[in-house]
Amino acid sequence: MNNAEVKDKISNAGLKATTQRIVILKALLESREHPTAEELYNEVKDEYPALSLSTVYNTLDCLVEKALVKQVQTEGGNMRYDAFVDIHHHLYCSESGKISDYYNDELNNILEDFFAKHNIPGFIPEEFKLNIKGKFIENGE
Amino acid sequence: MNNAEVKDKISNAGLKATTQRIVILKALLESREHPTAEELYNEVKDEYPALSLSTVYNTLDCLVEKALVKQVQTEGGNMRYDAFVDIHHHLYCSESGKISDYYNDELNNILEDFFAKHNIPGFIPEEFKLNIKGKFIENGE
DNA sequence: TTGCATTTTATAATTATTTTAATTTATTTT
DNA sequence: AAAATAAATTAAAATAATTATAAAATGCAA
Ligand SMILES: [Mn+2]
Ligand SMILES: [Mn+2]
Ligand SMILES: [Zn+2]
Ligand SMILES: [Zn+2]
Repeated sequence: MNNAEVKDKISNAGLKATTQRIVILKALLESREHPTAEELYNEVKDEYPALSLSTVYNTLDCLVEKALVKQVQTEGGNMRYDAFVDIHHHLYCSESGKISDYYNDELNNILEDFFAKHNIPGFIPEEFKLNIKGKFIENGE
Repeated sequence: MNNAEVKDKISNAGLKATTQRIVILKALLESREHPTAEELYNEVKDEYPALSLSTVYNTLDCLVEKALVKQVQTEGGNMRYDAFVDIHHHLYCSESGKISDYYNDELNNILEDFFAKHNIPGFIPEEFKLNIKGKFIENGE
């Protein structure tokens, strides 16, 4: 995705398309690593050395509010971010802590069907996220 | 669950059964609110005023390590704990932030079956946790 | 019951994040 | 276009959650 497309995404959400916002969202779109604010800051600093870490936090808050970005739940103490807001699930590696994407429409349908049939008293479900904990297989294990 | 039973749980895990550990684990077992360390500290302080917040953190770390307690992922910045370690899922209320339990064996079987059939290249899944985001229905809404 | 490793405690330190207030940048008004 | 206004960014300070430290207390095996 090029700068102009990222700029449009930001504008269409009703946000001022500042250089900082463009460059931060672009970096997040180019990562599939679910980075922290600080990791993104380090990514972007090379290209844009005047950037402040506060701006990364502020920008991510804005982008989350406008649903251009999602927060990713972690077991560690720091927030991670994901620019891929379409429905998908996550693999959590218990050894490395790595968080990877898991896309599967069949699974999404199964979950939708299940909760269409089994309603939860007193609760209206809106979104299902499956956290799959396990281990990445070492090369040659 | 009485003190003696909680004490046994701790001893059987190979931990010294100190008063603090007993009273903290007991409080967590009596809560279905997935409390933070500080919330637990406030719970327990009445009954045991000499308790230190560090001890709550230390104890929870121990209990997690011995798998008597699980950490609960949250979107906010603080860790929550759950003394119910049997397989279950969580309802996250987008309005109140409340986290409730969701038990359903049929769902567990569906998930087990699905991943028995659909293996994930390079990854060995061990545990499935479904996060169900939505809203609790107000009384008379 | 003693000895000793373990645990607890109060305090200090650290880390992640948020707030503040001045400055810069962008947008609107004249 | 220039001035006025509003919004965003910045560096620094503040806060909140958690972890580390080191002395004192406790639990438990011998
Ligand atoms: Mn990178
Ligand atoms: Mn934190
Ligand atoms: Zn993702
Ligand atoms: Zn639970």
